[in-house]
Amino acid sequence: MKIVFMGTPDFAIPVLDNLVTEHEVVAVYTRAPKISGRGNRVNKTPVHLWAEAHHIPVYTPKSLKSVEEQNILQQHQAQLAVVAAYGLILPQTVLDMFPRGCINVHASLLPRWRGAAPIQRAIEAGDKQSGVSIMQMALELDAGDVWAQEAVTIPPYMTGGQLHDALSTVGGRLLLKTLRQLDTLSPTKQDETFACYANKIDKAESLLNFIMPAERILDKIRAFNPYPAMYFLYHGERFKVYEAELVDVSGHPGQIIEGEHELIIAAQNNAIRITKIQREGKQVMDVSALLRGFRFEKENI
RNA sequence: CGCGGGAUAGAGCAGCCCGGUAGCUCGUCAGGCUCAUAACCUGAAGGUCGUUGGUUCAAAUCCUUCUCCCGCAA
Repeated sequence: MKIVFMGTPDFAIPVLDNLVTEHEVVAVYTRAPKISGRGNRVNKTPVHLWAEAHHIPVYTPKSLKSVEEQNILQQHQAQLAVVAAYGLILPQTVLDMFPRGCINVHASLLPRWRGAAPIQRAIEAGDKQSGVSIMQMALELDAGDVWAQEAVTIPPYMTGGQLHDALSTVGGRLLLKTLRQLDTLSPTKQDETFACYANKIDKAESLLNFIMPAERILDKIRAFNPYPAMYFLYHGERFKVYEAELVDVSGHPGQIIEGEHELIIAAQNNAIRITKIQREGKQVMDVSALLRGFRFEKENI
Protein backbone atom coordinates (compact mmCIF):
# COMPACT_ATOMS: atom_id res chain seq x y z
CA MET A 1 0.00 0.00 0.00
CA LYS A 2 1.23 3.52 -0.74
CA ILE A 3 1.46 5.28 2.58
CA VAL A 4 2.40 8.73 3.86
CA PHE A 5 4.04 8.57 7.27
CA MET A 6 3.83 11.35 9.83
CA GLY A 7 5.85 11.28 13.02
CA THR A 8 8.55 13.07 14.96
CA PRO A 9 10.32 11.50 17.98
CA ASP A 10 12.10 8.22 18.66
CA PHE A 11 8.83 6.50 19.41
CA ALA A 12 7.98 6.59 15.71
CA ILE A 13 11.17 4.92 14.51
CA PRO A 14 10.28 1.25 15.21
CA VAL A 15 6.89 1.94 13.66
CA LEU A 16 8.61 3.17 10.51
CA ASP A 17 11.04 0.28 10.52
CA ASN A 18 8.14 -2.15 10.48
CA LEU A 19 6.06 -0.20 8.02
CA VAL A 20 8.61 -0.17 5.21
CA THR A 21 8.95 -3.95 5.27
CA GLU A 22 5.45 -4.44 3.86
CA HIS A 23 4.39 -1.10 2.45
CA GLU A 24 5.61 1.66 0.21
CA VAL A 25 6.23 4.77 2.27
CA VAL A 26 6.13 7.46 -0.41
CA ALA A 27 6.68 10.48 1.84
CA VAL A 28 7.62 11.22 5.43
CA TYR A 29 6.22 14.22 7.26
CA THR A 30 7.88 15.43 10.44
CA ARG A 31 8.36 18.56 12.50
CA ALA A 32 10.74 21.10 10.99
CA PRO A 33 14.30 21.13 12.34
CA LYS A 34 14.58 23.53 15.23
CA ILE A 35 17.19 25.11 17.40
CA SER A 36 17.75 22.79 20.30
CA GLY A 37 20.36 21.18 22.45
CA ARG A 38 23.69 22.37 23.74
CA GLY A 39 25.17 25.08 21.57
CA ASN A 40 21.77 25.97 20.16
CA ARG A 41 22.29 24.18 16.89
CA VAL A 42 19.57 23.39 14.42
CA ASN A 43 18.65 19.75 14.86
CA LYS A 44 16.54 17.48 12.68
CA THR A 45 13.99 15.18 14.29
CA PRO A 46 14.73 11.46 14.69
CA VAL A 47 12.17 10.68 11.99
CA HIS A 48 13.78 13.23 9.70
CA LEU A 49 17.19 11.60 10.06
CA TRP A 50 15.72 8.15 9.57
CA ALA A 51 13.96 9.19 6.38
CA GLU A 52 17.10 10.74 4.95
CA ALA A 53 19.06 7.62 5.72
CA HIS A 54 16.45 5.56 3.88
CA HIS A 55 16.21 7.99 0.96
CA ILE A 56 12.55 8.76 1.45
CA PRO A 57 11.40 12.31 0.64
CA VAL A 58 10.94 14.43 3.79
CA TYR A 59 8.42 17.21 4.22
CA THR A 60 8.42 19.58 7.18
CA PRO A 61 5.47 21.96 6.84
CA LYS A 62 4.71 24.16 9.85
CA SER A 63 1.04 23.43 9.41
CA LEU A 64 -1.25 21.37 7.23
CA LYS A 65 -4.03 23.91 7.25
CA SER A 66 -2.99 25.70 4.10
CA VAL A 67 -4.35 24.67 0.73
CA GLU A 68 -0.84 24.67 -0.71
CA GLU A 69 0.41 22.07 1.75
CA GLN A 70 -2.69 20.00 1.30
CA ASN A 71 -2.18 19.98 -2.45
CA ILE A 72 1.35 18.74 -2.01
CA LEU A 73 0.10 16.06 0.34
CA GLN A 74 -2.47 14.97 -2.20
CA GLN A 75 0.12 14.60 -4.93
CA HIS A 76 1.71 11.65 -3.13
CA GLN A 77 -1.39 9.68 -4.15
CA ALA A 78 -1.19 7.59 -1.00
CA GLN A 79 -4.02 5.38 0.10
CA LEU A 80 -3.40 5.94 3.77
CA ALA A 81 -1.56 8.15 6.24
CA VAL A 82 0.02 6.56 9.28
CA VAL A 83 0.57 8.98 12.16
CA ALA A 84 2.77 8.31 15.20
CA ALA A 85 3.49 11.17 17.58
CA TYR A 86 3.59 13.75 14.80
CA GLY A 87 2.85 16.84 16.86
CA LEU A 88 0.71 18.68 14.33
CA ILE A 89 -3.05 18.80 14.18
CA LEU A 90 -4.55 17.30 11.06
CA PRO A 91 -7.52 19.29 9.73
CA GLN A 92 -10.62 17.46 8.54
CA THR A 93 -9.59 17.99 4.92
CA VAL A 94 -6.46 15.96 5.51
CA LEU A 95 -8.28 13.28 7.48
CA ASP A 96 -10.59 12.85 4.49
CA MET A 97 -7.90 13.09 1.86
CA PHE A 98 -6.84 9.45 1.71
CA PRO A 99 -9.05 6.56 0.63
CA ARG A 100 -8.32 4.76 3.89
CA GLY A 101 -8.07 7.91 5.97
CA CYS A 102 -5.45 8.46 8.68
CA ILE A 103 -4.47 5.81 11.16
CA ASN A 104 -2.75 6.65 14.42
CA VAL A 105 -0.46 4.59 16.64
CA HIS A 106 -1.08 5.71 20.21
CA ALA A 107 0.84 4.60 23.29
CA SER A 108 -2.02 3.80 25.61
CA LEU A 109 -5.10 1.65 25.89
CA LEU A 110 -7.61 4.22 24.70
CA PRO A 111 -9.78 5.83 25.88
CA ARG A 112 -7.41 5.99 28.87
CA TRP A 113 -4.59 8.53 28.47
CA ARG A 114 -5.48 10.44 25.39
CA GLY A 115 -3.04 13.22 24.59
CA ALA A 116 0.61 14.11 24.68
CA ALA A 117 2.34 12.05 27.36
CA PRO A 118 0.47 8.77 27.80
CA ILE A 119 3.55 6.74 28.66
CA GLN A 120 4.79 8.79 31.59
CA ARG A 121 1.30 9.50 32.90
CA ALA A 122 0.46 5.82 33.05
CA ILE A 123 3.45 5.04 35.25
CA GLU A 124 3.06 8.19 37.30
CA ALA A 125 -0.51 7.15 38.09
CA GLY A 126 0.69 3.74 39.19
CA ASP A 127 -1.06 1.89 36.34
CA LYS A 128 -0.36 -1.83 36.28
CA GLN A 129 -0.75 -2.05 32.54
CA SER A 130 -0.49 0.07 29.45
CA GLY A 131 -0.56 -0.75 25.78
CA VAL A 132 -0.87 0.41 22.22
CA SER A 133 -3.97 1.41 20.31
CA ILE A 134 -4.32 1.57 16.54
CA MET A 135 -6.97 4.14 15.84
CA GLN A 136 -8.78 5.67 12.92
CA MET A 137 -8.14 9.36 13.40
CA ALA A 138 -10.99 11.76 13.99
CA LEU A 139 -10.95 15.50 14.47
CA GLU A 140 -11.21 15.27 18.23
CA LEU A 141 -7.87 14.40 19.82
CA ASP A 142 -7.27 10.65 20.15
CA ALA A 143 -11.00 9.98 20.13
CA GLY A 144 -11.32 7.99 16.92
CA ASP A 145 -12.56 4.44 16.55
CA VAL A 146 -10.09 1.76 17.61
CA TRP A 147 -8.99 -0.94 15.20
CA ALA A 148 -6.81 -2.93 17.53
CA GLN A 149 -5.18 -2.86 20.93
CA GLU A 150 -2.43 -4.80 22.63
CA ALA A 151 -1.83 -4.58 26.35
CA VAL A 152 1.59 -4.43 27.98
CA THR A 153 2.08 -5.20 31.66
CA ILE A 154 3.91 -2.58 33.70
CA PRO A 155 6.09 -4.36 36.27
CA PRO A 156 6.68 -2.54 39.57
CA TYR A 157 10.09 -1.20 38.65
CA MET A 158 9.54 -0.31 34.98
CA THR A 159 10.68 3.17 34.02
CA GLY A 160 9.17 5.58 31.54
CA GLY A 161 12.02 4.92 29.17
CA GLN A 162 11.55 1.17 29.33
CA LEU A 163 7.82 1.40 28.76
CA HIS A 164 8.45 3.79 25.88
CA ASP A 165 10.71 1.27 24.19
CA ALA A 166 8.35 -1.61 24.86
CA LEU A 167 5.35 0.24 23.48
CA SER A 168 7.07 1.48 20.36
CA THR A 169 8.11 -2.08 19.54
CA VAL A 170 4.59 -3.35 20.10
CA GLY A 171 3.24 -0.40 18.13
CA GLY A 172 5.24 -1.26 15.04
CA ARG A 173 4.17 -4.89 15.14
CA LEU A 174 0.53 -4.20 15.89
CA LEU A 175 0.29 -1.62 13.13
CA LEU A 176 1.46 -4.09 10.51
CA LYS A 177 -0.90 -6.76 11.75
CA THR A 178 -3.79 -4.32 11.69
CA LEU A 179 -3.03 -3.09 8.19
CA ARG A 180 -3.11 -6.67 6.92
CA GLN A 181 -6.56 -7.16 8.40
CA LEU A 182 -8.00 -3.79 7.51
CA ASP A 183 -10.63 -5.28 5.22
CA THR A 184 -11.89 -7.81 7.72
CA LEU A 185 -11.70 -5.85 10.98
CA SER A 186 -14.24 -3.31 12.06
CA PRO A 187 -13.23 -0.55 14.45
CA THR A 188 -14.80 -0.07 17.85
CA LYS A 189 -16.05 3.21 19.25
CA GLN A 190 -14.33 4.47 22.39
CA ASP A 191 -16.30 4.57 25.61
CA GLU A 192 -16.20 8.27 26.49
CA THR A 193 -16.94 7.61 30.15
CA PHE A 194 -13.48 6.10 30.62
CA ALA A 195 -11.59 8.81 28.76
CA CYS A 196 -8.83 10.67 30.53
CA TYR A 197 -6.07 12.94 29.34
CA ALA A 198 -2.31 12.73 29.65
CA ASN A 199 -1.09 16.29 29.99
CA LYS A 200 2.21 17.36 28.53
CA ILE A 201 5.17 17.02 30.87
CA ASP A 202 5.95 20.35 32.50
CA LYS A 203 9.50 20.95 33.69
CA ALA A 204 8.17 22.33 36.94
CA GLU A 205 6.80 18.89 37.77
CA SER A 206 10.28 17.44 37.95
CA LEU A 207 11.24 19.23 41.17
CA LEU A 208 10.77 16.65 43.92
CA ASN A 209 8.14 17.56 46.44
CA PHE A 210 8.57 15.42 49.54
CA ILE A 211 5.22 16.37 50.99
CA MET A 212 3.50 13.42 49.42
CA PRO A 213 3.43 9.70 50.11
CA ALA A 214 6.68 7.91 49.33
CA GLU A 215 4.90 5.53 46.98
CA ARG A 216 3.71 8.39 44.80
CA ILE A 217 7.18 9.93 44.75
CA LEU A 218 8.60 6.62 43.58
CA ASP A 219 6.03 6.42 40.80
CA LYS A 220 7.03 9.89 39.60
CA ILE A 221 10.71 9.03 39.71
CA ARG A 222 10.07 5.93 37.62
CA ALA A 223 7.81 7.75 35.19
CA PHE A 224 10.27 10.57 34.61
CA ASN A 225 13.30 8.31 34.16
CA PRO A 226 15.20 9.01 31.99
CA TYR A 227 13.46 12.20 30.93
CA PRO A 228 13.11 14.78 32.29
CA ALA A 229 14.20 13.11 35.56
CA MET A 230 13.05 14.21 38.98
CA TYR A 231 15.54 16.34 40.91
CA PHE A 232 16.12 18.01 44.25
CA LEU A 233 18.32 20.91 45.24
CA TYR A 234 21.06 20.50 47.83
CA HIS A 235 23.23 23.50 48.69
CA GLY A 236 22.05 25.10 45.47
CA GLU A 237 23.17 22.17 43.36
CA ARG A 238 20.80 20.07 41.30
CA PHE A 239 20.74 16.31 41.84
CA LYS A 240 18.70 14.25 39.42
CA VAL A 241 17.16 11.11 40.85
CA TYR A 242 16.89 8.13 38.52
CA GLU A 243 16.13 5.24 40.85
CA ALA A 244 14.88 4.96 44.38
CA GLU A 245 13.10 2.52 46.64
CA LEU A 246 10.79 2.54 49.62
CA VAL A 247 12.20 2.60 53.15
CA ASP A 248 10.13 2.02 56.24
CA VAL A 249 11.32 4.92 58.35
CA SER A 250 9.85 8.36 58.87
CA GLY A 251 10.90 11.93 59.47
CA HIS A 252 10.01 15.44 58.46
CA PRO A 253 9.24 15.46 54.73
CA GLY A 254 12.39 16.48 52.91
CA GLN A 255 14.72 15.66 55.78
CA ILE A 256 17.89 13.81 54.85
CA ILE A 257 17.81 10.92 57.30
CA GLU A 258 21.02 9.34 56.09
CA GLY A 259 23.58 10.81 53.73
CA GLU A 260 26.92 9.19 54.44
CA HIS A 261 26.73 5.50 53.56
CA GLU A 262 23.45 5.72 51.71
CA LEU A 263 20.98 8.43 50.83
CA ILE A 264 17.60 8.31 52.53
CA ILE A 265 15.16 11.19 52.46
CA ALA A 266 11.89 11.32 54.36
CA ALA A 267 8.59 11.71 52.56
CA GLN A 268 5.20 12.50 54.01
CA ASN A 269 5.01 8.93 55.21
CA ASN A 270 7.92 6.53 55.06
CA ALA A 271 11.03 7.55 53.16
CA ILE A 272 12.89 6.86 49.94
CA ARG A 273 16.35 5.42 49.49
CA ILE A 274 17.86 6.95 46.39
CA THR A 275 20.03 4.46 44.51
CA LYS A 276 20.86 6.10 41.17
CA ILE A 277 21.70 9.76 40.98
CA GLN A 278 23.29 12.40 38.78
CA ARG A 279 25.16 15.41 40.04
CA GLU A 280 25.45 18.52 37.88
CA GLY A 281 28.09 18.05 35.24
CA LYS A 282 28.48 14.36 36.08
CA GLN A 283 27.21 11.11 34.68
CA VAL A 284 24.43 9.08 36.18
CA MET A 285 25.92 6.86 38.87
CA ASP A 286 25.09 4.61 41.78
CA VAL A 287 24.63 6.58 44.97
CA SER A 288 27.19 4.31 46.62
CA ALA A 289 29.74 5.51 44.07
CA LEU A 290 28.93 9.15 44.65
CA LEU A 291 29.15 8.73 48.41
CA ARG A 292 32.75 7.55 48.19
CA GLY A 293 33.72 11.12 47.57
CA PHE A 294 30.66 13.11 48.56
CA ARG A 295 28.55 13.41 51.67
CA PHE A 296 25.07 14.75 52.30
CA GLU A 297 24.57 16.48 55.65
CA LYS A 298 21.45 15.52 57.57
CA GLU A 299 19.51 18.64 56.68
CA ASN A 300 16.09 19.45 55.36
CA ILE A 301 15.83 20.07 51.67
C1' C B 1 29.62 31.75 18.83
C1' G B 2 22.65 30.99 24.22
C1' C B 3 24.42 30.24 29.84
C1' G B 4 27.28 27.19 32.99
C1' G B 5 29.98 22.84 35.30
C1' G B 6 33.60 18.97 34.61
C1' A B 7 38.27 15.66 33.03
C1' U B 8 43.47 14.20 39.25
C1' A B 9 45.22 5.79 40.81
C1' G B 10 40.08 0.67 39.09
C1' A B 11 35.43 3.96 41.33
C1' G B 12 33.84 8.52 43.68
C1' C B 13 35.90 13.08 45.22
C1' A B 14 39.38 17.03 47.54
C1' G B 15 43.51 20.01 46.28
C1' C B 16 43.45 25.07 42.01
C1' C B 17 41.35 31.30 44.22
C1' C B 18 46.75 32.23 47.29
C1' G B 19 52.39 28.01 42.32
C1' G B 20 56.76 24.81 46.31
C1' U B 21 57.87 16.44 46.61
C1' A B 22 50.09 13.77 44.83
C1' G B 23 45.73 13.59 48.96
C1' C B 24 40.81 11.53 51.02
C1' U B 25 36.84 7.71 51.11
C1' C B 26 36.54 3.02 48.86
C1' G B 27 38.27 -1.01 45.84
C1' U B 28 42.55 -4.46 44.78
C1' C B 29 46.84 -7.37 46.76
C1' A B 30 49.76 -9.30 51.18
C1' G B 31 49.87 -10.20 56.37
C1' G B 32 47.60 -9.90 61.26
C1' C B 33 43.33 -9.81 64.60
C1' U B 34 38.24 -11.16 65.70
C1' C B 35 31.93 -13.68 69.73
C1' A B 36 30.45 -8.36 67.53
C1' U B 37 28.30 -3.32 63.67
C1' A B 38 28.70 -2.55 55.76
C1' A B 39 34.38 -5.23 61.19
C1' C B 40 39.24 -3.73 62.75
C1' C B 41 44.89 -3.20 62.53
C1' U B 42 49.51 -3.09 59.58
C1' G B 43 51.74 -2.84 54.96
C1' A B 44 51.91 -2.67 49.48
C1' A B 45 50.91 -1.92 44.40
C1' G B 46 48.52 1.48 41.33
C1' G B 47 49.12 8.75 38.62
C1' U B 48 53.01 11.25 32.10
C1' C B 49 46.83 15.46 37.34
C1' G B 50 42.48 14.93 29.44
C1' U B 51 45.59 17.42 25.13
C1' U B 52 48.90 21.58 22.99
C1' G B 53 51.97 25.59 23.73
C1' G B 54 53.43 29.52 27.11
C1' U B 55 54.83 32.27 31.95
C1' U B 56 58.18 30.75 36.08
C1' C B 57 63.93 28.72 39.57
C1' A B 58 59.40 25.74 40.13
C1' A B 59 52.69 24.44 37.24
C1' A B 60 47.36 19.69 39.06
C1' U B 61 47.39 25.06 40.43
C1' C B 62 48.31 31.01 36.27
C1' C B 63 47.62 32.07 30.65
C1' U B 64 46.69 29.50 25.83
C1' U B 65 45.16 25.40 21.81
C1' C B 66 42.35 21.24 21.01
C1' U B 67 39.38 16.83 22.39
C1' C B 68 35.72 14.48 25.22
C1' C B 69 31.68 14.41 29.12
C1' C B 70 27.54 16.84 31.59
C1' G B 71 23.70 20.39 33.61
C1' C B 72 20.49 24.63 32.38
C1' A B 73 17.71 27.34 28.96
C1' A B 74 14.95 27.00 24.35
